[in-house]
Amino acid sequence: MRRSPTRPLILKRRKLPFHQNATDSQPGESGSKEPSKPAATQSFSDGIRIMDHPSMSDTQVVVIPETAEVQSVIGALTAKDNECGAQGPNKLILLSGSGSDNKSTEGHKVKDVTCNPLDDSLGRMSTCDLEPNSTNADAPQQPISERPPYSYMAMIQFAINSRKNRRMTLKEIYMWIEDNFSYYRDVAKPGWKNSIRHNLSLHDLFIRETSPDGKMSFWTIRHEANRYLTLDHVYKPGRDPMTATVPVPMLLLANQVRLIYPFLYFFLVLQEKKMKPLPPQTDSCFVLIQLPVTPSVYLPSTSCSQQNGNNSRAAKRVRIAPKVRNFSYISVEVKEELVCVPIKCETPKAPPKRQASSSQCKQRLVHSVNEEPVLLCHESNFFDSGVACDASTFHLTLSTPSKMPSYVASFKVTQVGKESQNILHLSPIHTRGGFLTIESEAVGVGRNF
Amino acid sequence: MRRSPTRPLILKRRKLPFHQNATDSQPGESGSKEPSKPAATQSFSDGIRIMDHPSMSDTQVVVIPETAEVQSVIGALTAKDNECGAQGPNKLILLSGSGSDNKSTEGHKVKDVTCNPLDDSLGRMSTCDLEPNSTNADAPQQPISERPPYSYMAMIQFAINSRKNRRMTLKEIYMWIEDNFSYYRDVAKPGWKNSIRHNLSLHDLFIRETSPDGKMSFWTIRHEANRYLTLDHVYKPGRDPMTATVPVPMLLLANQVRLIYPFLYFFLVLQEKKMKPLPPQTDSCFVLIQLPVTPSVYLPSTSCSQQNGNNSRAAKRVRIAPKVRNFSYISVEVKEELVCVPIKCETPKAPPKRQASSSQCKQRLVHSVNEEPVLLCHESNFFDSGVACDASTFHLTLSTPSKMPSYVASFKVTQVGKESQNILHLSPIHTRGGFLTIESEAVGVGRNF
DNA sequence: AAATTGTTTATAAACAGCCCG
DNA sequence: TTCGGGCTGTTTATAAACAAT
Repeated sequence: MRRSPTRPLILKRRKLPFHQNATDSQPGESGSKEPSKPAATQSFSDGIRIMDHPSMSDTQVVVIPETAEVQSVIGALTAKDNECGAQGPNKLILLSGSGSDNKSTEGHKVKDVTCNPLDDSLGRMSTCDLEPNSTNADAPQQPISERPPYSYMAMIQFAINSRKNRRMTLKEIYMWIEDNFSYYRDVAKPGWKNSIRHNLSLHDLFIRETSPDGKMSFWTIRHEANRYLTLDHVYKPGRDPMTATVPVPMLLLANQVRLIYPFLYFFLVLQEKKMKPLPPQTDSCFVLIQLPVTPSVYLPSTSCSQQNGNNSRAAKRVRIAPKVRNFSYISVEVKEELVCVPIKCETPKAPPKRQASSSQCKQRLVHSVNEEPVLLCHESNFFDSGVACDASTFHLTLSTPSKMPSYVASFKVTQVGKESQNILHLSPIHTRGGFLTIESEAVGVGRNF
Repeated sequence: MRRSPTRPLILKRRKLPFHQNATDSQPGESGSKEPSKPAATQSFSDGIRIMDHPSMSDTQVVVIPETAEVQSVIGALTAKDNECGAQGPNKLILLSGSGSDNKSTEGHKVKDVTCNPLDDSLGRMSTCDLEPNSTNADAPQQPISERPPYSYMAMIQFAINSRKNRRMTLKEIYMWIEDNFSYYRDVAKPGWKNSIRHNLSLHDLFIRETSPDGKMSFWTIRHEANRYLTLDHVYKPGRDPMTATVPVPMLLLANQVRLIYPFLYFFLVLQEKKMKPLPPQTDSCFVLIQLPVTPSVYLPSTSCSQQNGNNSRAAKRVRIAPKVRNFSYISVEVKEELVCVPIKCETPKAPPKRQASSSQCKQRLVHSVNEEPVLLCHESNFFDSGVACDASTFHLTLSTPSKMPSYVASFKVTQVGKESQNILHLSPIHTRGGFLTIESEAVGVGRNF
C-alpha cells in the first residue's frame, strides 16, 4: 500500500504520513488517546520523574528509565500537562536513561491503543535487521530483510564512523552497508550503489581524500560536521539476544527518538497537532538532552575549534520555533566560543509575518536589510560544530549540516558588511506550532518528532 | 530513439554521445574528415588568422571572423596542425569575432561531410525556439517547441540576470522561462516547475532574499559566482529575422561554443579523441577568449573583491589538463588580486598516477599530505570570481561554481594549517587528453568542447 | 573493452510553512 | 473562525549520462 513505488515511505525523513504499513495488517482507524491515565505530580510510575530544569525556568526535564512502560511515560506526560495547564512550565525535556525500553517492540497494546502511526515505526524498528557490529560475523538469518529506515547519507555516516580512522573506500562503504543491512545485500536493486555514490558526491559532508601515494581514495566526513554517529547510536536492542549486548548510548539525537521512542514522538505530535491539549499560548518544547555522556559521543574538542574558515559549512535545519513570552537567551558554549541563541517572543502577531519564516531554509537566506540582528557569532563555531551545549549542565544535540556552509538552517542570515567575514546576524524563525525542535538529520527519518 | 524517456538527451550537459538525433533522419555513418582542405600559413580563407599568442610561447590564437565559412575554419585548423606537426606550437586559442556565423544553421553540407554528431547540435540549435528578449512580446509562432538545450540552472540564471536588479520571484522565473522557451509553456509537464524549485534550493548559486518588509522573497545569484549570463550570451541569431538583430556578445563561454560552433567543438573532439592527428605529446588546448569585451559581460569590479569570506563558494569544474612541457604560469589577474595558475608538466608518467585526477572533482578533495603546493591564493578571489584574465590582454573565461565553497573543482586542495583560513594549496590535475578546458557550466551542454 | 569510481542533472515525491478563499 | 488547497521551499531517492581511470 505504498504510495509511490519509486520512493518507499520507509525512507522518508520527515514526519511519516502514518497511513500505510505493509507489515501490520489491522487498519485500526482509532485515534482515541486511551492510555492517558493521569499520574502523580513529580514522580510517576516506572520511575519516571519530571523535574524543573535547573537553569531554564520554563523548562521541565522528564527522566525516563529504561524500564519504564510505555503507558507510564504517556501517562506521566499527560498528567503533567493536565497539572500545569496553560500557564505552567511547558517545556519538556525528555531525558532518556542509559538503556532503552525493549518493551516497545512488543508493545502492541500501546500501538493499538494509540493510533496507527505507531504501527509503522514500531514495526519498522522491530523488523529492520540491524547487526550493529560492523564485523562480518555472519549473522544468523535475520527475519526478513526490510529496508532500514535510514537515509543513504545516514548509512554512509554510520559506515565511515565505524572505523577508528573514520575513512573508508567506496567499496568498503558498500560492504559495510551490506554487512549491516541485509536488505541491501539481498533485496535492493543494484541501483542503491549508484545512490551511495550520488550521496557521496552531492553532500559536502563527505570529503574524498587521496592517499599520500595517490593510489587510494578514501571517503571521510567533514571533521567539523561529523557527529560521529554510528549505528550503535540508533540501534535498539531488541529481541535478538545476539545483539542485545550492544549498549545504547544515552545521547539520543532527535530523530533517533523518533525510532526508539516512537510513542513519545507520536504523543507529542498528537498533542500538538491533533488533540491540542494546550491552548495556543502554551509551549511544548521537546529537546533531547543527556546528562552523562560517553566521551566518544562528543565531538572531539579540536573539532569545535574554528579550524578552517574557508571550508566552513555549518548546521542545517537547526530549527527553533520559539513561542516564548519574551526574549530569552540560551548561551551556547562551544569550546571557548560563546554565542547566544535567541528565543524570540512570538507576540500575538509579529509584524513581519513572512520574513524568513520557512522552517527549512536553505543556507544564507539573505535579508535585504538588517532586521533584528540578535545574534552575533563566529562562523564555524556553534553551528559548525554540530553540537551545542545549553546554559546548564545539560547538553543539547543539534542537527548538523549535510551539504554546505549554511550557518544556520532556519535563521535569517544577514551579512553585516561586505568585508565582515565572520559576523553573521541570525534571528530565529517563527513557526506556529511552537515546537522547539532540535533534530538530527543524519538518521534521516522524521523531521519533527 | 532516445535512450531514456526520463532524461532527454537534449539536456545532457556533457559531451553528447552523438548517437541519436530525432530530428535528422540520415544515419550517415561516415566519419571521414573530408573537408580538411589545407590552407595557407598565417592567414587563411575567410579572414581566418592564426597567430602566436603574444605572451604564451606555445600558444596560438585563431581569429575567426563572423563571416568565416565552416570549412574554412576547419581547413585552417587542419592546415595549421599539419604545418606544425608534433613539435610546433600546439595550443589553439579560438577567438570568436564580434558576431556568429549564421551559416552554421543551414550548413548541412558541413554536417554531412563531417559526422553525424553535428546533426545533433545543429539541429537543436536551429530548431530550439529562442526568443531572446525577456519581454512578453508575443512572438510569432515559433516552429516547434523543442526542448531548449539549457539546464534548469542555466535557465534560472538567464532569467535572473535578465533583470537589472538581478532578482526575481519564483513566479517571475516561471514566467520568464515560459516567455522565452515556449516548450515549457506548451509542452513540458508541470513537473518542470518542481525542478525549478529543486534547482533553486539545491544549488548554492541561488540565494533567497527577503524583502525588507518580509513579505516578498526573491531569488538572486550569488554575487561572486554570477557570470551574468543571459540568454543573449548563448543566443545564436538564426533564420528568424525577428531575432536576428540580437547581438551576440563576443565573449563566449566554452559551453556556448558547443552550441554556437558545434563544428569546432566536434573538430577538436574528433581531433583529440578519434582521429588522433597529433602524437600524444602534442597538446591541443582550447581556450575561449575575447579581445574586446562588452563591459556588461564582465563581472562588476566590486564582485571580484573578497567581500564575504564566509559565504565563499567558488569555481567548480575548472578543468585544466596540462600536458605542457614544463611549468608555465598563467598569471591571472582579477581586480587587484594576482594569482598564478600553474600548468604543470606532464612527464611521461607522473609518479602519483591517480592523485586527485578526476576531471570533475568535488570541492575540497583533501590530500593527506601536502604535495606540490604550487598555488597560493586567497579564497574568493580567483576562483570565486568566475572570471579570470590571463597574462596578456586576453581574457579567459573560467567556469563558475554551482554549489559550494569549492575553491577549485579539479584541484587537489590541501589545507595548510588549521587556522589558515584563506590559504590553500592547489595543484592542478592531470588528464590524459591534454585539453585545457575552461568551460561554462551554466549553459549546461557539453562538458568538453 | 569493461568495470569501477566520481560528478552532475533530471525527475518524482514527501513534506513543511505560509497565504488565501 | 477554521479548514483545505495552492504556492513556495527543502530534502531525499532514483535513474541516468558521462568522465576518468
